[in-house]
Amino acid sequence: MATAPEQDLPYDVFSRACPSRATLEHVTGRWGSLTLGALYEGSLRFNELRRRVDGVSEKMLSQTLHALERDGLVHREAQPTNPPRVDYELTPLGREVAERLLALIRSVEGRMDDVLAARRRYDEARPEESPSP
Amino acid sequence: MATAPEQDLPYDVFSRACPSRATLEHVTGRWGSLTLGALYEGSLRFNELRRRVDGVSEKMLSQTLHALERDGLVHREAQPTNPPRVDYELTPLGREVAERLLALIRSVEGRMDDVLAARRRYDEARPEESPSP
DNA sequence: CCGTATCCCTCACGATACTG
DNA sequence: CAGTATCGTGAGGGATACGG
Repeated sequence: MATAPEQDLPYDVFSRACPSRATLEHVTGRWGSLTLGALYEGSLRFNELRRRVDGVSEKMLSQTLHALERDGLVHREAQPTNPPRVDYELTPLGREVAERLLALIRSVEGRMDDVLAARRRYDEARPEESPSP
Repeated sequence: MATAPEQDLPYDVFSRACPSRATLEHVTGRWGSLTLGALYEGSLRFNELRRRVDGVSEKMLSQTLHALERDGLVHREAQPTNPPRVDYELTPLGREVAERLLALIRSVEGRMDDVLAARRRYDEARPEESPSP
């Protein structure tokens, strides 16, 4: 089980300099992951998205969407109507990534009982390391 | 394609208060994701891990490992030898999660050319909004 | 309705030093 | 080797106000 000789993939997220690390951070980031997850169900408007992703600020949502659009994961469709209407939806690339992401999210959600149990065990074993001098 | 009526899962990462959101952040966080990814190949010692996850500081690695251990994703095996030897490895739960995570990482790595192309297109379309007064 | 601009503050993080 | 302790910084992110 020594480190397998790593196929020489052109992009390696483990190295600090690789651009894939930045994209991975957009995708897995606090708001990026939830945004992609929300859009997987279908296209949404700005404020719909904002309501769906509980807790996100306008600023962060805007910023997140820009990053995802720039990376080619999200498509922005603005209609020049009045009042303005803008829809966001996943690109095919975005769908592909979001699919993996959703699998991860569901996996975590589905095993939360185990996680919570593990936490309780961990915390009990270390009631506190209170320095008692 | 309206929002499907959401099976009433007990844990919903989209709501701010759900504990699953915290765990998702441990898993997808900058260092959490890389740490889980590295451990997927096999158990590693602290400094091996540190070298594998390019750029992580001692402090952040330590902190990350604690969070993952507490969530029951990583097991810490300390041997009371001298010099001390501590191995970290994924728990079965950790393996399950890391598997999904790795699928995501590989997906991103494998599509980086498309991402980079999208970025170039995006940046060209907006050379810069330099205010030129 | 759909954002961008500004202010401001927290806390995540890195650097450094030290212990078992 | 395997960490903990302490401190300083700046980027991340919330609140608010304003523009198209």
